[in-house]
Amino acid sequence: MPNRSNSQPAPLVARPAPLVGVVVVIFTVVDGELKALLIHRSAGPYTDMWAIPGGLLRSGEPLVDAAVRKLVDETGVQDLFLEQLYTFNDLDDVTPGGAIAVTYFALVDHVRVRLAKRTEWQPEWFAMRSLPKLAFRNEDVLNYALARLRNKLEYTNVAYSLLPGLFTLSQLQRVYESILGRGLDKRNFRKRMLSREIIAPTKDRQAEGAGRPALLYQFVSREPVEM
Amino acid sequence: MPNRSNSQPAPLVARPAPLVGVVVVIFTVVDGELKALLIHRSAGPYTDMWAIPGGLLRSGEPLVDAAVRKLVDETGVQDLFLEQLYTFNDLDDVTPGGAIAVTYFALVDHVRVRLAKRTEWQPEWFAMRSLPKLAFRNEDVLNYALARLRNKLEYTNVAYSLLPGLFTLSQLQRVYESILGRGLDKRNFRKRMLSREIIAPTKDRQAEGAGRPALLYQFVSREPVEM
DNA sequence: CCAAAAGTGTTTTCCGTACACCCATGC
DNA sequence: GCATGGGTGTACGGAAAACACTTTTGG
Repeated sequence: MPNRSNSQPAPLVARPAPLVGVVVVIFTVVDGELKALLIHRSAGPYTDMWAIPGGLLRSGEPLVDAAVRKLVDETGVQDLFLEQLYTFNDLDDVTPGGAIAVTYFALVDHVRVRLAKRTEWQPEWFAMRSLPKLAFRNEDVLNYALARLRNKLEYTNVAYSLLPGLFTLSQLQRVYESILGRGLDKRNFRKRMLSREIIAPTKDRQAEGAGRPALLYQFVSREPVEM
Repeated sequence: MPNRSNSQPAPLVARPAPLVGVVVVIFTVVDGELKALLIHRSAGPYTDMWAIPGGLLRSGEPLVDAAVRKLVDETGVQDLFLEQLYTFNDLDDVTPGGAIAVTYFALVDHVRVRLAKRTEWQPEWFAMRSLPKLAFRNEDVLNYALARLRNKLEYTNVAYSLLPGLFTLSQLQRVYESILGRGLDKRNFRKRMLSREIIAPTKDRQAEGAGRPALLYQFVSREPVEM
């Protein structure tokens, strides 16, 4: 067994290099439902099942660029939250030589999204609580992304990328509840959000339909911040 | 701009595929010092600096196998804690076409380690508090690994892989202190460890040198477990 | 005046932290 | 008997959780 594994200057051996895919789990919240964007497989293995959008890394392209490109391709949205998740080796359908897939997850405000209807793979939003048949081990990836998202909700301001610039506390709470999958106490929720100082009240109010008009809030920062 | 990014059956385009490297940060604790294993660069860019051990992914080889292989190559140890960290695209020295590096981190009990002295790149343990000049962005990787390790210490039993099967609470505490970089209160530490039920007392005692002999403990599980 | 959603405080519980002294052994 | 390391309990403070009623608007 040749011991050729090192990080010394790497000889460019003529050996089929593994392909690298980049896959992006795109989440949004619509009407109190957490949804993920999936594309329809019209061919190959797992025909007629659904899969997380992704593609091959271009030569020389930084990983995050490929992920952003994918996100923009599918949703037309950019500048929103995007973070690397995990790297798998059995996620893509490029079998020869093995392929590895670097997964990312993104959060988008659905009102800003224009799904690329024109494309051949018919992207569609699916509620996380009722997913269709998924190709490969994509279900694991979605669940992993969900777990990570739930975690980040607790100690970061990532929710900013699921909401418009101004929003009510109830809207924010609904976002949290849809992601966490459980109800939250209104008073405790407000206390926590305000004491963490990730949001601040504005002077505007919003009346939507019945009921007392709600104060509008904004995120203190619209960049990812811890705490 | 050709829209060729998808996860449909991937056409095997003739395009230089990026190389994939696997890099493993190997930590141990010796005499109350957290140390990382580094190798010496005898050539290439960053000559005479030090780097995290790593190598190219072999064709068709699962990522984790490559990481385990690297770990065994360097330390002779296996079956210990190993976890994926992050995937970078600017860590290796394979520039043409860009290379990506999947990083892992491992924890080993130094008494079980036999460093591969024979090899050309002279692996050596370096205390995290006094690192040598490092190649590439390896310092970032080490710090990232350290942050992750500190985190995992709090809510998992990973420390099991830094200690022998039986150990005293003081030994365990020294391990925690070296990783966290600060002293801990003895009583609070014991309370926490026992209430989390990750360790259990045995009936044996150990007398080493002076002082009252200490009760020996063992980890309830020697697999990675949360909480 | 009624339905609908917004807004608001107090109490309890749990966990992390701070802190000082006695115990068993070897020499 | 003394030096060395092992072992133990209590009190405080802050954060999360439980919990119900009043306010403002539209119809």
